[in-house]
Amino acid sequence: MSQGPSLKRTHYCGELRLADAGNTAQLNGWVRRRRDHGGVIFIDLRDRTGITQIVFDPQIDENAHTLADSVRSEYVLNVSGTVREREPGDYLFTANNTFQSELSGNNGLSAEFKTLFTDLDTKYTLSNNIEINVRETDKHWLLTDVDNNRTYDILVDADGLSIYQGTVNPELPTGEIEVAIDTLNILNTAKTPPFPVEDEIEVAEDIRMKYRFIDLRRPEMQKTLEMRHKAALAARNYMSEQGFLEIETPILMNSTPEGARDVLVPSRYYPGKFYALPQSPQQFKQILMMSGVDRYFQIARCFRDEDTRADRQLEFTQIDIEMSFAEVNDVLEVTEGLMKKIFKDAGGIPVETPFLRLPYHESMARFGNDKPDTRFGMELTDLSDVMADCDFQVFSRALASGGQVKGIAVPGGEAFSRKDIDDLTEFVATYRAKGLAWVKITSEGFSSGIVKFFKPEQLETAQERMGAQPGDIMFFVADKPKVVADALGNLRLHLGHKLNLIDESLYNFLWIVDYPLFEWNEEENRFEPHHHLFTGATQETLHFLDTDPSKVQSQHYDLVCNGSEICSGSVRIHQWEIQQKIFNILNITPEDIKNRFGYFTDALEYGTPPHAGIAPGLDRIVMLMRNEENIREVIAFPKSQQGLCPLTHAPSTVTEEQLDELSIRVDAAE
RNA sequence: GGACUCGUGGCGCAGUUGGUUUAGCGCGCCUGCCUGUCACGCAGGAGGUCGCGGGUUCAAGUCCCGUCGGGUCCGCCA
Repeated sequence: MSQGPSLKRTHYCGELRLADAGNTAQLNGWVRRRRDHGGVIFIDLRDRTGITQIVFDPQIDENAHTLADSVRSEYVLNVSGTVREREPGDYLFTANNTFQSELSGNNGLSAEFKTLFTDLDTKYTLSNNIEINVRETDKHWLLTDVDNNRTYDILVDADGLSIYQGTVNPELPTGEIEVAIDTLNILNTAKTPPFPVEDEIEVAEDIRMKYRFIDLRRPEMQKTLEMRHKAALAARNYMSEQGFLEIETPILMNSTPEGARDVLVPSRYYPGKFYALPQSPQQFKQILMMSGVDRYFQIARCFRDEDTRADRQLEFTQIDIEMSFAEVNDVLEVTEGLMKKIFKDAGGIPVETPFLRLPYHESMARFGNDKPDTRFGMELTDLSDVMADCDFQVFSRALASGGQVKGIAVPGGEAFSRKDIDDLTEFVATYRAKGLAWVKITSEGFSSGIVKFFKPEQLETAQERMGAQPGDIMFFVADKPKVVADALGNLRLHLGHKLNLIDESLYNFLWIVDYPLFEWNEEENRFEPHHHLFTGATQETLHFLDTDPSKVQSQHYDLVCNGSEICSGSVRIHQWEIQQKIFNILNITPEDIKNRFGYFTDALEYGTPPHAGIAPGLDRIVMLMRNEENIREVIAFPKSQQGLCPLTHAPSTVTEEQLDELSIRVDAAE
């Protein structure tokens, strides 16, 4: 057996403190940076927990110092030595010891004393954020200028107070100590990394992804990984405490044509047949309820083969939950507790429960979508009634053909230039709005090219309803309700960000409830489920299934936080007769049912308990807690927008033999 | 399926309406010096067929077409 160095460390790099001074320590880590002063070499040694400054001095160990000369960034080191307090640095000046009382008192430093620093050199001008620590009573103080990241050692001697430049680094939790190294083992060398391993780097994402193993060494990324772990752990503990069992469901399952595209896996035994990866464990979790499990959860990977977005990946993770003998309130209560637990344990973020509940229609009316960001105002205001008889044809025509006129008032928008407004018009055009009407409210009154088309009362009423003030601008969109909602809802968000109206420290949770069960598909002239096929209706609106399906209200609920949908769920249908009615309305034939959901509908007839569930999205929860705009930041190894893995280059071609075994012939276009 | 946008040494960028430059700058890297730095400092140095292919032109990093890759969005995502 080879006699290599012992890799057993005594501490992690983020752990040592002043109290450890005098002890020996052994550390493992990566070289973050080397500062060679000829005689003495400093290295910042980094691991998952933080950074420790290690010192190589020929007077401590000549061999170690010589060896340290060859060390470069990201080399892997094993070192041991003595932990020591960082000593005072260069002498700066001596002050009268009448100032000594200021150092021990609680009243801070006098202007007179502070001036001594500035007089010496303006670079030593102290900020107002000063901390004083007693190192030795009546003898030695450490003065930290927090804002300027500078420290000073103050010692009492015969002449008075001698002020020395401090060598403590106030930016590091380990900054009061360093480890004087007597033994250095270079465990591995490293090529110069393509980008430095530190936070706040400006590197293109594809470079980071290609070298993800280096990217993940960065403290911010380590923090995200840890937070994600803690969130999953908190979820497991909480769900278990609440009596839920974690049960795995198959990854290889049946394809269901409803919903998103499936990710397919060919079967070798059955040529021409495919497994599908789960879009969610929906059917299995309901079957578990039928199986008497009563309460189930799973941290489940889900796959949806649809185009990605900043907050969507091909594969993502849900905390999948289902419970028997449960109604809406039971699920919401459990979920509120879960959110409270995750945000507290993983993010240190206090969350107040219960959450506000907002009916779907109200959310659409006020915010233009069903995932409102309620951290700021600028809500949508309906002006259809006011504008019905105006002379502005864009409005009157839209209204005459069953459309709407709605508006938002933008604080301070009077300052918008022609160009600003053109840009915003272009912005709403993305959402099919044909134009963006505007009226500025100046101190002289309304100002816009279209003012002449309105009776003064009409604009006054608009202003009053929107709560617009002089100095604001009112934007209007007239179109079909969906276009108006999309355009103004997104304009509201866009301006909210652009004008810094959003308090980033807030976490505004709210439930969206009272969804319609069906949505009418104009193009295909048929109903579609708003949520999914197995969503139950409310008792009060159940009878509309027979008369007017558009009026049926579902028992579906979404949890929204800061404009992001983080959970979605519903009370399920547990009675075959009602499920059958839903299938009828959706024009799914008995053969279809038998082929696609036969096993499921069979099970429904063997004593299915009432049940309900929900699925919080883990990725988005971590995004919220980490304040990340991009889902790739919270996934260790994400895929690119085109679905490629930048590290492994999946998906890849396979051999002819593999294809033959699967009876697959590839017909690659072009 | 579509729109927009980016691609220039290892990284981040500049490079005007095509021509005065031998394609610049900062960081990093390499060598030497330096015993208190922590974005160490000082001196010197290396490193680029401008994503790829084709075209226009006397002349292309710059214009045109195509293509590949990254990103944002629309459609899509029950």
